[in-house]
Amino acid sequence: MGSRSEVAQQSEKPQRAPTLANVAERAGVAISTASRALSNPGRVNAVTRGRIEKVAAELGYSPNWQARALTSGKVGAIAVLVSDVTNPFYFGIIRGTQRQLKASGYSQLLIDTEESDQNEDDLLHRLRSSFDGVILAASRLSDRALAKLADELPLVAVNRQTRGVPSVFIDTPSGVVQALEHLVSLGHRDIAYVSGPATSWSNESRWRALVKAASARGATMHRLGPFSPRLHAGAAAADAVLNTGATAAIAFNDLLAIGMLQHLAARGVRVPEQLSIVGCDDIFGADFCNPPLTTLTAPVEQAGRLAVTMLVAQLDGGSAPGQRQASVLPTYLTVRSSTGPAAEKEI
Amino acid sequence: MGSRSEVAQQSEKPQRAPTLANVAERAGVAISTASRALSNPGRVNAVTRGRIEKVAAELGYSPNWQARALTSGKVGAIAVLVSDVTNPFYFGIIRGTQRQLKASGYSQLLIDTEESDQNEDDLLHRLRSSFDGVILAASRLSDRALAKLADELPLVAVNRQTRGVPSVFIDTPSGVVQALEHLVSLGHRDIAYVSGPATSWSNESRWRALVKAASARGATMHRLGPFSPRLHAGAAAADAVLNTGATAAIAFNDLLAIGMLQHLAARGVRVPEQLSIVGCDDIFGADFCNPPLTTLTAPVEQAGRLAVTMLVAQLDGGSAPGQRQASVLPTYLTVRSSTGPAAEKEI
DNA sequence: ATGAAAGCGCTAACAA
DNA sequence: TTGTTAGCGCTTTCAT
Repeated sequence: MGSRSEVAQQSEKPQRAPTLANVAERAGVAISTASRALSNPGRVNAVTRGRIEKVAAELGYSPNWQARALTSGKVGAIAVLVSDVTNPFYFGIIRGTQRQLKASGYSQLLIDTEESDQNEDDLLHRLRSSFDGVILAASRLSDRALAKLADELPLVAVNRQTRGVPSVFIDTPSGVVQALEHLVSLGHRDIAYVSGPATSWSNESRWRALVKAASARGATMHRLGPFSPRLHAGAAAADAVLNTGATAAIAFNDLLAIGMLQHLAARGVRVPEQLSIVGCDDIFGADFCNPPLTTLTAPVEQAGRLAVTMLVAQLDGGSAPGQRQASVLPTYLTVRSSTGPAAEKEI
Repeated sequence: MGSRSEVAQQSEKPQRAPTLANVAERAGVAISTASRALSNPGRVNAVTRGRIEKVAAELGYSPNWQARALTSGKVGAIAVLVSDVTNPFYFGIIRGTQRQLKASGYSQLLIDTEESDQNEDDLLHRLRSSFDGVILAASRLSDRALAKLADELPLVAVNRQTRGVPSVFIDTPSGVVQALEHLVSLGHRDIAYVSGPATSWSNESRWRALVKAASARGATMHRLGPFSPRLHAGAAAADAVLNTGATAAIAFNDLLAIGMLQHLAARGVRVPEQLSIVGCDDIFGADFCNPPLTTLTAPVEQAGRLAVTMLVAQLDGGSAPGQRQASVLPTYLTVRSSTGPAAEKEI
């Protein structure tokens, strides 16, 4: 055998991943043939194809997505934008999209906009080439900006209804009305609504639905907030509710509701005896908090899956303008133990 | 004015995103100069650069990541593999990595391996060209496969210690010993360990640590399971514990522990009076379940951030073999209300 | 059915 | 400091 250096030089193979060229060479065909065999079977002789596939497997070849994207224009990834990865509400969305995306052969690019519409727009433009389409979960964009965006790229908005923007909407406005009816039937007449972020589109639509429904049912609504939609904001919210003299409260989301529960327990206020609480979303934990929360069960995972389905259809269908659609997912009230008969009014 | 068709044809601009060539042309420089000005400032005349930047801004230019990746070899994305997006434990990891990744200028590719090592390996190879590095959260891979993988691509494993594989390890084995001591000091002598998945590396190391520590402290450990690390498995686990006659149980994770709490409440077993429960991870919800759970607080988000930091260093530093390192993050016991003095033994 | 060749948008030598 | 010129790995006409 030769000296060590000789051997080393001889066996110095390129450590890089095998390319289509490698496969083609080894199979004794042109690159284009290999390409066709692998990504357009049927357009190539069965025998040749078999050989190419065999070689590809041997070499452990797998196509370079970047290169493919450059020519085909499709990258095989979809961006999922959430305004705060920290919020358990998005867990459901992330799960739902993840699962369906995987089933559809796409990758998920998870992006956190940190509650800023500026960020949202920036990131989207900066990463534009990294995804084929976008799912906007609870966008902070203005209607105008959103509509414009939907015109520029394949997009589906979750929990947001804007003209001309394909969307999946979880019908919480109807849901809060159900909650209201539940409370009214328990004798509550003074009910507080604990608002979420001022920029939240859902927040507004829920409030509007509540006000309208309340007057028809002889109940009075008190609007409180806005509050940050987090656990820790529950303390302030609870105090605010107590201050209004309302006997029940409907919170923007479960996070706030659970936070309220914690604070009320600390203050010695009994739920539901002294105050009834209704949450919204039915997030993880709503069933095992203390007391278990009466809340609106939102089909978040389903919404995520549906959004992906719609987006993929849009991508495959070439985004025919007529295909724009809006799906509405129903919500239902899950009654647990945080609501009960109205407390006697103090005189 | 001309006819409509004339106008339409004239204004028929390419609807595609502006490219570097467009910028260069409009700024009156060569493409390479534009490239340098934008991604390698300092190597170009300040005035020229200013002009180029201005034009780029006007055109709303943003580089095509795919094309860039093709030449530079870096795609600007890091894959985060979790074995089950559904598990709240990973929320922390996802959050931590997401935040740090964003800070480091990378995108997060979220991948769910669905508890299958086969999937894990496949996906990694198939998507190899779509990321620069990988963070493996609770890999199901064998030590051998993992070590091999770490040799092929930049990688950091979370909660997994394997020779030669850079990792971030959350020291729950020491943690469960703390939990054990806490229980022993409360008078417990018969303690059950509720196992997680048989394939879980952490599960084994915790059990080993417990057995060793128990004998030194005059306590007896009962091993139960394996159980699926989910809420609903808590019912079976709780019954199993009750069956051993143990006065306390340490669960593989909070999900199991909380599931046990629910089932015990349903069965009328009081916690902690009749049975003490300790969880592991301190996931979202551990503080507001009923009763609030005594658990090992694991710095998951920090682990995620740290993993990213290590991976990015590895990528930037050219993956010098000597740079391999393993970080250990401490865990501490958070005592809440699910543990208390040992119940009197029935005779 | 297969091959040759022209890019996709960008970076990185190499020249000038 | 700036321009010219090769590619990166792949898909896709256009020939053959």
